[in-house]
Amino acid sequence: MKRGLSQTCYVFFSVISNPTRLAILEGLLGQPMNVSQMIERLKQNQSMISHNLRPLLRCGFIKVERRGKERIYSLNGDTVEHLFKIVENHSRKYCPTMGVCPQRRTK
Amino acid sequence: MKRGLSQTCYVFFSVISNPTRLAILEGLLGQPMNVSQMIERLKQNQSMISHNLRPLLRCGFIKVERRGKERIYSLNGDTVEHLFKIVENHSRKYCPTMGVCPQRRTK
DNA sequence: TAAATATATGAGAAATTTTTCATATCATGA
DNA sequence: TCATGATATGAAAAATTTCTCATATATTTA
Repeated sequence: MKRGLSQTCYVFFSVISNPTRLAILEGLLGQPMNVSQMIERLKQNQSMISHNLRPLLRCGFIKVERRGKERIYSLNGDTVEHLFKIVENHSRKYCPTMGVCPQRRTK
Repeated sequence: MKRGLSQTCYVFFSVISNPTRLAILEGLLGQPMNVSQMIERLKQNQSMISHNLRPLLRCGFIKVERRGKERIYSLNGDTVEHLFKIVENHSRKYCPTMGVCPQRRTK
């Protein structure tokens, strides 16, 4: 089931609809980091982090730069900031209980 | 693994990272619709549509109004418009091949 | 060049999500 | 109130995604 804009959005959103990847992005919002720092910060094993960096990279959410044996990851542009802002607004306005929203929502 | 903002974002994004739900939202961008119209438009069975409407409703992406036996669904606010705009910008700028992005992305 | 450190990768197991199928509910009109 | 049309729901099967474990690669330093 592939359809124009929806299709692009699907690739885009499926990359960021994952707790580990979101936590990585949230971390990078503060400052660039290497993998070891992410491991420490997220308390996840190295493989986990590494596997999750890949889709973020592939879809241009982040970029990477080599420094010695380390790799420094950082956010690519301000897509992530914008996104997070939208989520905040939306959840404040329409879903204040943050994911534990009421069943129905009628006008 | 639950963490603050990431957690909210996770609920939010997992609701919209699905082709059927995105197509529903894309459709509603044009005009409100009842379920039968969605079935026709998306060429999906009724159960499929109905199951997918629920999370959209629960997280406030859409709202519903009853009219006789029908239910008219429409977008709630302009979260969806904003989101789609961000995706368009991002993919144009960082991922022009739309999901078939190059493996790596180094500065 | 061998060892050590940092990170990536592949494959299978585990977990989650989606889809289908059968059935339930609810409003309307005969 | 019965039949019909519109939509919702629950449970199990099917598909997809995530996670883990073992191993590979690349860079630096001794």
